[in-house]
Amino acid sequence: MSGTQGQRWQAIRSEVERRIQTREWRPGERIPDEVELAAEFGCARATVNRALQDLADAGLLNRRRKAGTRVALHPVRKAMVDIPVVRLEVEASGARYGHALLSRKVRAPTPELAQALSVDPDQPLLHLVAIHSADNAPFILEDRWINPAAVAGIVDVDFDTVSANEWLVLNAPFTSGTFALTAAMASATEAAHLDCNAGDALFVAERTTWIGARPITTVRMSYRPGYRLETGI
Amino acid sequence: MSGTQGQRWQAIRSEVERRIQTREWRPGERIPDEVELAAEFGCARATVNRALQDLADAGLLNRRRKAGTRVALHPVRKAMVDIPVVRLEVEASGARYGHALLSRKVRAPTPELAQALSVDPDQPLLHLVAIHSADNAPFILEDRWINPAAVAGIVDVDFDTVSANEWLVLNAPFTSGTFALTAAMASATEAAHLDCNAGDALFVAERTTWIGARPITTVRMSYRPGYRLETGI
DNA sequence: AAGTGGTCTAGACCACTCC
DNA sequence: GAGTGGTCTAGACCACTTA
Repeated sequence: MSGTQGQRWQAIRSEVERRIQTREWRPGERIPDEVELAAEFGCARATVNRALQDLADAGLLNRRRKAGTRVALHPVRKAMVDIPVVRLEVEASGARYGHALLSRKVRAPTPELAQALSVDPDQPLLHLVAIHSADNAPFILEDRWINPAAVAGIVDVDFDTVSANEWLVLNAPFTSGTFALTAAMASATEAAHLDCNAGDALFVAERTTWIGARPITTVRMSYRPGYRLETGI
Repeated sequence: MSGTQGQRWQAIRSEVERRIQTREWRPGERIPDEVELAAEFGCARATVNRALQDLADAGLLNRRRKAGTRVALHPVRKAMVDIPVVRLEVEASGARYGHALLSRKVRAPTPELAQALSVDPDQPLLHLVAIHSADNAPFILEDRWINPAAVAGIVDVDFDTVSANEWLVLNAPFTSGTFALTAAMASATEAAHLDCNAGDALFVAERTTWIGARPITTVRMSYRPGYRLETGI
């Protein structure tokens, strides 16, 4: 067996992956079923199952009961993007983290926002604007709306001490959410806070989280120009 | 038990997740070990193990032998970003896919590129520029360098018929790669091909793939203005 | 040294789906 | 109906880490 590493199921995974890479098993082709592979590798079926499930999760195999397991025709590679607390992301890069609350208001949401969050347009939300910095240089401008009805005690929190980002992670666990990445030209406001020019291309991450059917918060994080979100495949 | 769905281990996962969400088990707190939970839920330890491993993968639990399992202090949420073949991404949105090869040259790489790919600066690479379209509107401008030494038969492929994107996925499986997302202002060239203005903010994905220690290809995909990469959390 | 998670086994039953 | 993957069990041993 080739890439023999750690545990048995990983060795099997490596071997199957090798056969796919070398085109011994070609895209679209059906591979032996779990019982056969278990016999070949001299292990229990559950061990083979674990290896194949892992490859299916990675998008390299398609599995269906009765139909068997086939090499994916179009291996949809999946990149895992970690979404850590901003403070930890900055500190992991070796920089000193800082953050400042720029604005804090209780106000009614815009109609679009009310609809996106499925909240009553007349119900005021907490609107925060804050800047995160790395080694005193602007890093992220955070524009956040919070539904106070879904987060007990939120109106009494001192966001000068703790960032909303971090407080919410600890105190308002969510059950589901959406996440979007895009690019946008810096507005005059963003340019001022991020110390760049209006019109510069900013990397933007938008997130909305829910607990059950109740919206918690929606946030737009605008990164300083030049930011790159890197990951392995 | 609350979120009883499908299989037993998923029900256990839901129940544990609920206890975390309701702060019955607080961040940093140690939870009962697998044997205890198996007894409580009346199942085998392996079933509990599967549920807890899933939650650990999701970033909600931290597990260490002997130290036990604890609720994560900073739940690092992970977003899965699918990287499908462009054609499938377009077709999945209901649009008609098109693509055109704009340029194809064999040339020496720039010094930076040669270094990034760890190839000999004097060794010529295949340089392709292509446009992907959705319903005849420009969608992605692809700028790609391919190492012909790593991909047999590449110089004979007719990329007018098949996009390099798709051909490589089928014919040059990779073992590792890097993936980066960023934002950039459209150059004059990009603006011309993407039918936008120079300076517009473009969402850019860069990918470099390797087979073992040999570089295969590096590509920069510039999306039309306004593109959003969406995913669940 | 001992506790806890990680993995493996042999066997079983079930669920889905193709024929 | 029958083949194949999905899950579960009871038990075992191992590997890592803390005490």
